[in-house]
Amino acid sequence: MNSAPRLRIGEVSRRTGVSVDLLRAWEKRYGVLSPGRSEGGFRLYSDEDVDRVRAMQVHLGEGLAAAQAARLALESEVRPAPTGSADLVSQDRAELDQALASFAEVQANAAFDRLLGTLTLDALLAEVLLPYLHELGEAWERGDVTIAQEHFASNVIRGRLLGLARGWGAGIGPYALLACPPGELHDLGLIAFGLALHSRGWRITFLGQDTPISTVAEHVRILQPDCVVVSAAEARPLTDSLDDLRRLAGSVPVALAGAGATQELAREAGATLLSGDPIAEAERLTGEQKT
Amino acid sequence: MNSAPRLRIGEVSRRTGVSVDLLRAWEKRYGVLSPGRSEGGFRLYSDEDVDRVRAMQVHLGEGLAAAQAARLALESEVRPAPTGSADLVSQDRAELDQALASFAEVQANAAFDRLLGTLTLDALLAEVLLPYLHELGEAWERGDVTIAQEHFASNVIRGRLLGLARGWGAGIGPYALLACPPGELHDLGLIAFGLALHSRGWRITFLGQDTPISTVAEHVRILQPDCVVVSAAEARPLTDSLDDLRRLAGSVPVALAGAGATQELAREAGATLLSGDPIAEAERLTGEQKT
Amino acid sequence: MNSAPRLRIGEVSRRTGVSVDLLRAWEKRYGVLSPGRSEGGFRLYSDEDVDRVRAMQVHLGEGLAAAQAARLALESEVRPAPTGSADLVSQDRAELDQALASFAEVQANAAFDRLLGTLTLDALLAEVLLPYLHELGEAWERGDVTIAQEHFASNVIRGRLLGLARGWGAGIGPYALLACPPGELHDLGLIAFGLALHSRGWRITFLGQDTPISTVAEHVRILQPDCVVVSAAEARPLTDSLDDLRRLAGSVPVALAGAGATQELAREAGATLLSGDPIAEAERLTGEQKT
DNA sequence: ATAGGTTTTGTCAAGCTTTTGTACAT
DNA sequence: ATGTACAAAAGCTTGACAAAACCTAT
Repeated sequence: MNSAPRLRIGEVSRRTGVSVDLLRAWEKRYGVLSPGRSEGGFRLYSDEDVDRVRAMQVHLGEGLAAAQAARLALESEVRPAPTGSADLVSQDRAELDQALASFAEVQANAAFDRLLGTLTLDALLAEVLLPYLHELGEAWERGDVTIAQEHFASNVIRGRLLGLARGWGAGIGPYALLACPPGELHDLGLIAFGLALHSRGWRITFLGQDTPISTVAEHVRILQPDCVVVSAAEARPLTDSLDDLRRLAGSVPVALAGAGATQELAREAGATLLSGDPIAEAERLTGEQKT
Repeated sequence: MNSAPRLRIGEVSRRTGVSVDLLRAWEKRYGVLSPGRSEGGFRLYSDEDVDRVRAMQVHLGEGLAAAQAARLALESEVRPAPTGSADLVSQDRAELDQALASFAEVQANAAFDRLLGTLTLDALLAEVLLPYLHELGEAWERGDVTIAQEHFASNVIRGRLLGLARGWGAGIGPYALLACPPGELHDLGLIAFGLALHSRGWRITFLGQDTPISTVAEHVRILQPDCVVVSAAEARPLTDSLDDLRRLAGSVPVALAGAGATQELAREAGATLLSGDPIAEAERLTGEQKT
Repeated sequence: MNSAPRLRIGEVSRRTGVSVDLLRAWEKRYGVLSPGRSEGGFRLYSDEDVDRVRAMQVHLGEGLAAAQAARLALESEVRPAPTGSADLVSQDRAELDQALASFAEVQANAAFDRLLGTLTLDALLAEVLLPYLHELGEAWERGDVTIAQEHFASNVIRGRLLGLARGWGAGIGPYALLACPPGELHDLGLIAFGLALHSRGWRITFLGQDTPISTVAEHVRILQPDCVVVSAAEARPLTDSLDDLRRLAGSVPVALAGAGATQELAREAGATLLSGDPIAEAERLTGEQKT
């Protein structure tokens, strides 16, 4: 799997943004890099070296000192498969698909079990469940999936996600209140988002589907969340609750999420927009909260 | 059960509103408090001490003199566990109530765990959860409970029930298909019913909330259930689906359940009525199936 | 399970908002933190240290003085934050291991609960408990584990399994009688097998350790089971009961299970052999029964 | 309630070392 | 490319200090 060494130091520097001098210093001090040599003695780096430099940068970004970042970059190389062996995962994923489509609860749960034993929570959400849900929605629109199939799949997944969620109200990090507005029944994405937040230290209170925003406001004063996240798969439920959202945003930071949330809606409501990928947004929110 | 002494006098004063000086005076004069000491000699109070101070305040509020109030506060401690072991279950049940009403997910789950450890599944459903859900509905109608509280409680319970339900599709007993009609969001009772059935050997497929009856019919031919159970908390969703139900009842035995199902509706739809208690009905259905 | 020490004091300060000086003071005065050191003597903190600082902050927020907050932070030893580096299951599994080895019943039960919420019963048995028991046996033979540890772990697990087993005698499926022969004390595997059967619709009666086969025969006459399973971890108890087993096999299908059961023994006793994995065998038996 | 003394705890300072990115001479 | 140098940033230890919180006794 090793790519041949072929990049000269200048190119590595250009690709990573790390100065030439610094690359040499890292090599000497921490042994992060072990480039080959050209006939004339020039360093020749492989793609793995570039990856390792990138890993260093990630860890430095997390606030680690160079020595520690280097050790992590080197160690992580030993077990470089955090995503799991792609093949087995996609096999399990396919089986999950198949089982859910044919009302085979036992097989679906077995596939889920295997995935749990292979993947981290983030990977499970980002690489399996969220894509699956997304595709399920599309298949439903195309009419490739009946409502019964969609409902069955949702309930199996809801059960598993809520199982993982047990205890997400505990912790010492910031505190988020999660709800779907009235008329909105798609709560799975929001649960996934809650899980991603919790694994980053947040405490979660989940109100779920079809929750009037006014009732959220009632409790905000006492519960004192650091953030309220409102999610909807379509714009309609959000626009219907716009006034309430605006009022709520006056007393607590509000974030809008889900396919129904747009930049414009967020602006009108005085809220933040959580676009796209729940995992990335969970990461971002956590970063903001730290400061 | 004694909590370690850890509160300094200032904090006790802050928590009870009794001045620092007065706390020391009560200790000296009546011995209401017997704090430990830090190395340097600071008083360290336990939570029980705080309770005793609060008791003093109550008695003072009743008009008693300090000396008498103190005696009462001390005595009441002698029998601090009036509930004793009298009824651990109802104690846990009360704690579940209380935790769910105050968004305390962790405590709620802990109480649930204790109940699970004490009761059989049938008993848990029949004696704790179903009464709780019933009462929750009434409290909601009376306005004693906000929508947010109701949603929070529902989602915690839904998570636990779906957790218990995991694997209910497996087995060799009769096979039931469970769904709520369009417009119906109360699925908890139906899940409980599914659990009661499964513990009697049934295989369950659960379609959940808001399921068009026509989509159920689509799958009946292939899945071949021995019975389809349709549940609603009010009559409306059932009457709205009456035609579909009648059609469905032509190809498979259908049972109507939930507070919305009446004898008359069942007759019109050509279905059986599952009145009252899910546990009893699960038992009855199972008996019928056996013969 | 400890994450490697890698954060320098400044980063810890940034992450928690506690000043550098104060962190050092807390370490010196209360021993809340015990960072490693870099070669040059810099403190290097682990994620657990950060958690402990956060716990201090929580307790300080509750109004405790620093010394007391520190003691609590040390005692309660917050559950290690989900690291995100390992997959979900092995994280909880490691915690279970660790807790059982150190007589920490509360943590062990918490880990068990989390696993129950995460996995299917089948997966819990097949991927966590049975491997654990197997390894425990080996560690015991190697002398890596004391008898006390082994007993403690067994009893905690037995308690939980029997908790899950509650009500496994009810239902309408086939009926199995489970027992260990005289001299055999390892009943955990058999309980696990019973659970796997029950989740597939079987009714179970469990006679447990050290049951004379003649007693089993008596029960067979009354209870009329579809199958009797006899399990032993070594061959001896089975050979000792060979005659009785043969007689029993005359009146009811008998299956031998556990590490002590061999093909030959089964043949001599006129019984079936259940080799290997309880889950797979439960599945097989169920399949046979269906037909 | 006041007075006079003690403990606790967060912060600061001085003087010295380690770490690390960059620079420069060979 | 190598090796050495350097300076800013970040740490370390010891010791001290002052405000806040407590103590006892009157």
